[in-house]
Amino acid sequence: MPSDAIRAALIRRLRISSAIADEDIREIEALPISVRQYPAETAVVRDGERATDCCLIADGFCARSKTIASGKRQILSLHIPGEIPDLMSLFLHVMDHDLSTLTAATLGFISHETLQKLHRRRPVVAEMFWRDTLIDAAMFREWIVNVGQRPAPARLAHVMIELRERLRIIGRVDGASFEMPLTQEQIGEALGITAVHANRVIRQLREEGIVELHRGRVTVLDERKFLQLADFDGRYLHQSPTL
Amino acid sequence: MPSDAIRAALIRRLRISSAIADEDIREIEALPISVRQYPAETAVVRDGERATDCCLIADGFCARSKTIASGKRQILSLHIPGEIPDLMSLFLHVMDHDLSTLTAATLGFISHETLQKLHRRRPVVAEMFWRDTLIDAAMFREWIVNVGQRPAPARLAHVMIELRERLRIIGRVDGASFEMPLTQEQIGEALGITAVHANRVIRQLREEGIVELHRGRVTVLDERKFLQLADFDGRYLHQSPTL
DNA sequence: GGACGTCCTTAACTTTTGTTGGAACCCGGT
DNA sequence: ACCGGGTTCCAACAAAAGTTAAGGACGTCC
Repeated sequence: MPSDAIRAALIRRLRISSAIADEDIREIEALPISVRQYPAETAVVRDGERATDCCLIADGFCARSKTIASGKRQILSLHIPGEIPDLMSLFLHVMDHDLSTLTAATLGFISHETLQKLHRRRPVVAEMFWRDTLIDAAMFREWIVNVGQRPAPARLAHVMIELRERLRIIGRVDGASFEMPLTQEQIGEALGITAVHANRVIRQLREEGIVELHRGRVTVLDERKFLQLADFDGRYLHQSPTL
Repeated sequence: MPSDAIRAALIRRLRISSAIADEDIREIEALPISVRQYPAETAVVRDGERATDCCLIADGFCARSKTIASGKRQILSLHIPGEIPDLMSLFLHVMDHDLSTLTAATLGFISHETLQKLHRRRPVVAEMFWRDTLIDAAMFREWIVNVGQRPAPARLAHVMIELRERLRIIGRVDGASFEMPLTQEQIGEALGITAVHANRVIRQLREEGIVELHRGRVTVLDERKFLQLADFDGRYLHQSPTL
């Protein structure tokens, strides 16, 4: 994938949540990015490490997670092309969680130094990236609610719909189906349940004719039931720059 | 409480996580703040509202929460004097959650306009506040882990220790005891369990001689057991500006 | 094309947590 | 001093989720 296409995905996403001037877009397009390939299931940055770059996903899926002393892992967020999952490392240099690939991925790295210089030169760009980290935090808030208050089937539906709404922005939803390349183990880690229970819940949603999950692809069978179960209100994604 | 004391609490807290120049401190001290009193259990800003100010806690405890369609409420974070719990509203104008007082509180309001002007004038101050919102997000990540992966007794212990470590910064820990003015209903909402189960867990920790919770005050009975149970690693609080 | 590993699937059983309902306690107001 | 409302506390039962164990599907590598 050419480096230009990567930038385009980023800019498309930023435009959804912030109004950007053409001049600022040119600045972002001029950002030096070094591209690297990663296999599936590989750590990009680890908890405790000191980051010097931010990572822009050009292609593939990533996830952030934390592992506790007992060895249990919690997935905190899923990430798709055009996103910068570790933007927070710009000012929180020591990572407090892991960032890793779910699928094979193409990642672009932008140095903290470059970004900080750009921010000083163009405060509006800084605000746009700041806003991006705030939306990240808003998604964490909703994730807390999901894990803390919703029954397991609703949790799964909610995570699916959030992912779908984000994939939609980058044109990656194909009718009633979209990618969600997680194993049942990982789905459990995202929802705060065990893999066995994740399996039960997936089966239940299939048997009730709501949604089908097969080989990393979600197919919605009954959109109305699906939305109702998920209790989804996308306001927290803050996708409107005018507000 | 005089307006100066409020600023002092804010600056003390910011100093813990960022290095600040004297000149920037003077700028923060010069910020116009309008102070207001709130009774306990009162909404400061509500989900869906458009915020025009940020709220600095001068005195008292606050909490952020979200309520889902079924009526269940999830507490997302607790806040203590010196903090600005809705700093995120600076760039995410429409609230995606509630901010309310737990106890009677004195709150200082700083307009978004004032803050944005200060940021343009002093990019370093902007970065410091940005960092503050990033730490906020880091605390959400840990909260996800808490609710998602730890058994209920560990969840309670973890929330208690997080609160204690933050109270320590502002000199509000008195030996083995500190304030935690939540009802058992609210503790349940914070931990993602019911009030009845919260009561069970509190009783269990008391019977095991680990920690006592009485009338909004926590008293640690066995520090070693307490720490071990909570599985607490404070790195996510990012309290060292040098890193 | 067989062996291996990973993931998915399911069942049986255990533990944790939710639900319901009620009694005791505490505090503020009259 | 007494009342009333909100907590706190508790027990019995129901439901949800965790644990353990084991077979089956599928893809990959020799």
